[in-house]
Amino acid sequence: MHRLGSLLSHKPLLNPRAPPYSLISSSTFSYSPNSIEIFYDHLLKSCNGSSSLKQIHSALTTTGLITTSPHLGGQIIIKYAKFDDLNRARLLFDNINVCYDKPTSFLCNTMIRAYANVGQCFETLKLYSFMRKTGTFVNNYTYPFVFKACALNLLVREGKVVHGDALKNGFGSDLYVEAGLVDMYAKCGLFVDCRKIFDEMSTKDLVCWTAMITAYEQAEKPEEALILFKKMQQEEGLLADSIAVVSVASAVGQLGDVRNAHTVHGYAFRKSLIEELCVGNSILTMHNKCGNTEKARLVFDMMMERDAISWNSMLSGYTQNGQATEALLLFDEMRDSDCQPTPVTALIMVSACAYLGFRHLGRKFHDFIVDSRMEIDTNLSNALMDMYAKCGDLEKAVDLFNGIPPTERNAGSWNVLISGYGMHGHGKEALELFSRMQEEGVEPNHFTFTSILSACSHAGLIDEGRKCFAEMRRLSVTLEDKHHACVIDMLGRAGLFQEAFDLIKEMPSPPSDGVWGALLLACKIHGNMELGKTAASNLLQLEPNHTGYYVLMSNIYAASNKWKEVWKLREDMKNKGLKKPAAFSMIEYGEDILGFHTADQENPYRHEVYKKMESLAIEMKMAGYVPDLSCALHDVEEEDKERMLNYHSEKLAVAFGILKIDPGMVIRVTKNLRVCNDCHSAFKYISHIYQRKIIVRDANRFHHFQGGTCSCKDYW
DNA sequence: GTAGGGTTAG
Repeated sequence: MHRLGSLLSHKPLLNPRAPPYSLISSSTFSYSPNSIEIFYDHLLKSCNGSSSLKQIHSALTTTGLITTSPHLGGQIIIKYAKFDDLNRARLLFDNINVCYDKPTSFLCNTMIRAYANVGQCFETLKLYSFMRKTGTFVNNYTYPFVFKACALNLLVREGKVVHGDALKNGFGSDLYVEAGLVDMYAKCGLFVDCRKIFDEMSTKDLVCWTAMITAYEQAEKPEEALILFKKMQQEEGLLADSIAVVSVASAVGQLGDVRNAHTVHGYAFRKSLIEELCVGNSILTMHNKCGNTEKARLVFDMMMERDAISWNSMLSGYTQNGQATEALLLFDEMRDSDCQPTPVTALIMVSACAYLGFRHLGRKFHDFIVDSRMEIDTNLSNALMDMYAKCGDLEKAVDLFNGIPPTERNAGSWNVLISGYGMHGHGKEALELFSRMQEEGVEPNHFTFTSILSACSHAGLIDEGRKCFAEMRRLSVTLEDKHHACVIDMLGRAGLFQEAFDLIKEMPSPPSDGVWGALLLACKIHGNMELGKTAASNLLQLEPNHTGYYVLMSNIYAASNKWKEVWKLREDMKNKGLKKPAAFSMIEYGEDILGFHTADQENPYRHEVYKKMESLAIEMKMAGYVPDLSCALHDVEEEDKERMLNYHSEKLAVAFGILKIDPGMVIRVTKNLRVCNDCHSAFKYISHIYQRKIIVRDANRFHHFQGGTCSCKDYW
């Protein structure tokens, strides 16, 4: 930063090789080509490869035109830049300059543009400084390039100095210069400066409006972006082009606004803008962000051409919307396509494995990344760590963390490891890491606090959790809803209902469904029907179509034998067309994953597994297990309830593990919903009787059963 | 002969 800043102090800089005569005066040069120039100009226009460009360059050098015709010299510089050969472009630029006592504005602008377009801010500013020192006329073409380079590198101090220069030189009200300034200040996060320039502009065109709209969208203020967009249409009568559509689609996606998504899609379709790759990409991303993967897939399938962004966007859409297996299928299609996976693809696929808990597949993706020599940056490392932690291999996650050089670890790296320890029930270790993170000067963010509070809840570290929450208040950390939800979850699971409810009442903004949901879960665990009703009535107002909350409340009623209420809730669900999600458990069997759910007639192992589960129930009872009949949710005889408990999907999966998996091996099960209290207690007995290690993952929490105990403290 | 606004992962 300092080195760049010093470039703007105006030291005299003279070209020692410059001849003492002037061929052309740079600022007054006006162009009128002769026939040879026109010939070469045509040649250059049709040149589309670097080897033919080099031939033209050499011909121009032989004829001497390269130095006498700044037009052709400039065109060659532009072409070299287009072919990413900045070094050659610069060499030519310097060679031409040697012939004059002062460079031309045109050539300098062309060279600055080349640097700015690839974000080489250092060289851009150096050249800008060079122009000023050599007295080369800095014009309305120069400033937008310099602002762009500053914007890309967030060099606000340097940008402000150049802004001052532009004002002094009378370019303060040039449309292009102002648009560049709006964009630069927006990208550097200086909203006040940005908006001031925008508001004071005498004329604004579509580009300026789009720059300002994008500024809001990028700052995650999508509502304001859309307000401005409406204003642009209504007050100025400007019509959105493809770039404006991309920006607006992104804002709509952030809001998850399905109705506006429909409108934007329709507009892009009517104007045929959707045929453009970038517009197609932004529309499909928008639908994915609105949770509508079907519509997104329709756009994806209709696209005339697709790039890595199209594929990555669709893959991440599936992963983010809980359709990770669809992502796995689509990935195979991608490999058969013209578009090959990028590091972003790898990151998405690793996250898909993390979500599904597919350990072996996750490892295969890791091997794939290494074998294809993809660049593994910190974000990809973090995703890999997260995958290993979520697939039950915390040690591997720790290894990866230790492998990242300390200077390259970002807050995300620490967060992933902290949440990894937390989800495996190692609350103390998570807290230690939190201290270490701060000692090493890494600022905790809202994710960190969520992970810590969740770790305390899972490990039953109530005092530590309280302390952490108090510390957050002391430090004036912005308390988000999810932080409250974690604390309510922690207090609720510990049965501290008064404290939990007091906290809800103290909340500055109305509690979200996450907060009431945490309370409702606690009510279910402890059979607190009264508070459960309060929580449920709030929830049904906030999220009237969330199946999970109906199920939790009906569980509470069922546990107290209030069958009338249970049936009433079921009726409500039926009338709304809501279905209880089917419980589903998966077990790792060799390199395969086997699925189990109750009453599965297709499962080839069903007979032996049911039989094993019945004998396991007898063995467990002999060891002291008492079935928790409150977990059986049907209004049937006690004996039937007991039998139904035995058919819970997680019990079937574990029974399969006892039958089929070698005694020395860990039994690894993942359940889509929370493990029920009775299964949790049963697995403790099974781990003791058979001396097996059983690891069960539910809703991103792990339960390690060994020798009759579980690592977690959140089941009572 | 040169210009300003844009999409994917976390």
